[in-house]
Amino acid sequence: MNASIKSSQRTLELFELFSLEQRPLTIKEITEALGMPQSSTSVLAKSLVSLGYLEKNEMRRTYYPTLRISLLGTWIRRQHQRAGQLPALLSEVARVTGESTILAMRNGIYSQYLIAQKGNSPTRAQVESGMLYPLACCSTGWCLLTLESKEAVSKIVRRTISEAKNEHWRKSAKHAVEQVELTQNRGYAFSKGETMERLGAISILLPSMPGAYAMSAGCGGWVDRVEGKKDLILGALNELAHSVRQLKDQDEQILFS
Amino acid sequence: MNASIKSSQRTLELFELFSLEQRPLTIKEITEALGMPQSSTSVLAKSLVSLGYLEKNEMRRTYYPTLRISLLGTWIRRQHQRAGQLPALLSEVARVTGESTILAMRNGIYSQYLIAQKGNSPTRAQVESGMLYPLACCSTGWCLLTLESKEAVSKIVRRTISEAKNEHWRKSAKHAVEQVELTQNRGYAFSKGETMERLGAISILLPSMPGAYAMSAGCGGWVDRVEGKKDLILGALNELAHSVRQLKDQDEQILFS
DNA sequence: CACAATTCATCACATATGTGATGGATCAAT
DNA sequence: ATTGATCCATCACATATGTGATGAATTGTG
Repeated sequence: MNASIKSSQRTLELFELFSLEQRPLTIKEITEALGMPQSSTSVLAKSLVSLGYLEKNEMRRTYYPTLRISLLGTWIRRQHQRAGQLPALLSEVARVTGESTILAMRNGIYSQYLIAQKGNSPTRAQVESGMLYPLACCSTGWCLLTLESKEAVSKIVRRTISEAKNEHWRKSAKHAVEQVELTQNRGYAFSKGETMERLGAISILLPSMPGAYAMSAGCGGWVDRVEGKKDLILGALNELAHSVRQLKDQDEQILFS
Repeated sequence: MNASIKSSQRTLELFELFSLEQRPLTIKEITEALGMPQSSTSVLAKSLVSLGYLEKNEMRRTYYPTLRISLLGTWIRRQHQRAGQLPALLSEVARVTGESTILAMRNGIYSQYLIAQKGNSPTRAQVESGMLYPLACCSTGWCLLTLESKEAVSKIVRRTISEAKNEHWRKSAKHAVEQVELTQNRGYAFSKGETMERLGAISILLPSMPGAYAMSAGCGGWVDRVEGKKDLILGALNELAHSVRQLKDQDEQILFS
């Protein structure tokens, strides 16, 4: 997509990896997990040690983040919402439904996964935090697009058609406007193969605070299985939305008390 | 010597700046705060937006971190809480003294709380991790300032006086230089109302490894109560420092064995 | 204790990024 | 609306960083 600064990206990817593994890692492990050359990993890790963000255990040759990184993002939870609880709530949806569950936000013309919890049922769906699918081509995206004007949606659809990486998305995007309208009317989105063939997902928009960016939650896997579980999934997602709403209300009370 | 990767460093500095300001920032504000060229800031911010770590408000031309950054470091405190030694050691100080105990590091002209353990005794003090008080206006800050040159301290004091959010801190900052000297001489800092009225705290500098960032530990509550417990608190803090020193030594022994 | 297999730090050239200059976009004031 | 002042995105060359190859350090094995 857009040009991004490689070492900046890798720095963040490295800390995301640690947040995934939550244990000391060797250069080799980082190298393999992030798919970058070993020499680059060595240099990056060394730099982060000298900046005080990573600690090196010379004996075991492992690296581990220092407490310092906790300052980067801890505050935002209190500010925005209780992000620490969201993963647990998503896991609950994944557990109840058996399907992969994600939290997504808009990024440009894409829907980007913030948190992903894999379900028990097998899929080939790519669900990892940071992944991007066009807003126009996935159920989480349609939810987010209900917040936009018709003109804005059209514009996004047009950009998607001209920029999409594959023919499948280009084709899906052509039906996006009606999908967004449908989502608007019935309160949830249901994709059936538009994102990836044979995969489907149901999504809803999550309540968001004024000024904060919108997020949607989705749940899905093989489309036929999802169709059979429709009511179960919708129920779980609505419960999630309800819990999030409660968290927001708590935050607002705290804010003004 | 300290070869560090520039864009990696800047990325982290940028998020630390947000953790300091905790509000949307413009390119210009970031440029000035971090002392980097405006064109570089633009490119970095754009890259971080495309990576999903920053959100741009096109209307106001401001940037703000997304929830995604909270995923980078939120887990590590929970981890330390369970397995790490520092939180346990701090809890011990809080238990023995009955007062709130914190671990702090420098962030800009502020002392920021890495870990906070509440004491049993009641206070109105705000002690939560991520919170900020001016270096010049709190005992943890005075400890950290003993590491700086007189010129650097004066500069920080001047900035604090001009930027402080309230009159109380502006007033406190005027006595910061002598407090830092006092701290230097007697080996501990003792604030008596400078941070918040009627509250006081005793702090000491923790031993740090070469290259690692400096941290100080503080313990306090209502100032008259703290004055009464001065020896108890100092004893507990010194024991903490001793334990930390031992941890470090262990690491170094491992290093050279 | 020697040998083989891993793992990692370092170097030097290929590539990516930083940045001064520029002008377009937006804002504030009349 | 018009002007002048800010603010910021972009470009092209200067600088910083990435990376394959290498061998040193460490670990595993008998």
